[in-house]
Amino acid sequence: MASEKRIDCVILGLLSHEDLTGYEIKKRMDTALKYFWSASYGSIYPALSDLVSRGLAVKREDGESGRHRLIYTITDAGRDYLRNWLALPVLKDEIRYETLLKLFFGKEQGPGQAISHIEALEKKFRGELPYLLSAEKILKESLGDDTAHKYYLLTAEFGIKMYRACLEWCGEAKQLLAE
Amino acid sequence: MASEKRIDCVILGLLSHEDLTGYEIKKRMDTALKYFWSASYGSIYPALSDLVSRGLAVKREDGESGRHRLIYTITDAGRDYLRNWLALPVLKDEIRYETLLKLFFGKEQGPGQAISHIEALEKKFRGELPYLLSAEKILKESLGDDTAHKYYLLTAEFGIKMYRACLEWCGEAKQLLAE
DNA sequence: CTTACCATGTAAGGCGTTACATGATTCA
DNA sequence: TGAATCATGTAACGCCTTACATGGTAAG
Repeated sequence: MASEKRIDCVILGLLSHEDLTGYEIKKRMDTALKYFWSASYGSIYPALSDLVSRGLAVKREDGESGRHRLIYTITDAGRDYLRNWLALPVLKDEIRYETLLKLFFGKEQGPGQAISHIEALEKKFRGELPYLLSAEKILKESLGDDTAHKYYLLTAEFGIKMYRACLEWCGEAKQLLAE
Repeated sequence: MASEKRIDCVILGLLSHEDLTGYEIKKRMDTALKYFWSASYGSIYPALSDLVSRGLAVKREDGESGRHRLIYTITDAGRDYLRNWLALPVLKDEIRYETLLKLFFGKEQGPGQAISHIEALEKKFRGELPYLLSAEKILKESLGDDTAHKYYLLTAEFGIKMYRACLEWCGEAKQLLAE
């Protein structure tokens, strides 16, 4: 069994919940999924065409809005494909933290530079945490509305835990470097 | 200024501390850097040849051991290149957690499957944490020996914080799913 | 009326992995 | 003597990003 392309699975996963355009799929990635996944238009649009040609999704034009929109819907075959992938064990969880890399080699440039890299990370996380907290609040309040919300909440809480741990580490790391 | 290839920078970073063979570089990646970076032989060996051809490293054959070993040393130009990269702001910290992706779409398959993905993650992290803790202990004891140890310790502590936060989340997530 | 956002797509190329290919040495 | 580990490398290919190219619509 060929290992399923993840971009296909992400898109099918999003479509399994609601019909979407390519543009909307990208927006979901940049908001709900951004804490653990990302993708660009250059991979989304070709993947969508491919899914249609393989019968895993269908495309229709939006008749209602004034805009030119191509709305994609998952098919039964697509749902089967998604379920099959979900059942497979996870192949890899990847982390590539350039910040940590620069820190690891920090001796070459000294503590000042290391601290400024840490502060950039800290700033980014501090800025993003409020969004996650508000998502958490909304999801908790609407847990009963949709079975899916429980799963969304889980991932939001993962992000919150990670961000908080990271912010804590930033503080301690700066202190160690200042010594 | 062309954005420096990260594989080149990682290798130069490792060589900035000590001379190494390609094989040893891979080992460093799989132990000290594994918590935030990875690379395969298929990228390491070609990158090493490239660094030599650009004058950023030099290669010599090992005369002492019985084995066929090619030992690489960073040049002054290589050190300049590395320092320049270290001074640049971080371009991207990436996370691609397939586990979280499968969890996000968990509604499609129900809580049993979600829990088994979480347990796989939990098992992996629980197995790796002791190594990090022992690295932390060793680095703390030898902080005075080498300026670099402080920076290594920082990254080890990052890993510990992240793993602990993640393990905590695993427990809570399983509980929420069991409800 | 202009800025921001909505909306779709392609081409080129970078980056990296997997699988393959080979062989020596160490240790139990 | 067989398994594990040391050790170097290539070829094919997959996946994805960046940059480009184009144009419509909503809102102030």
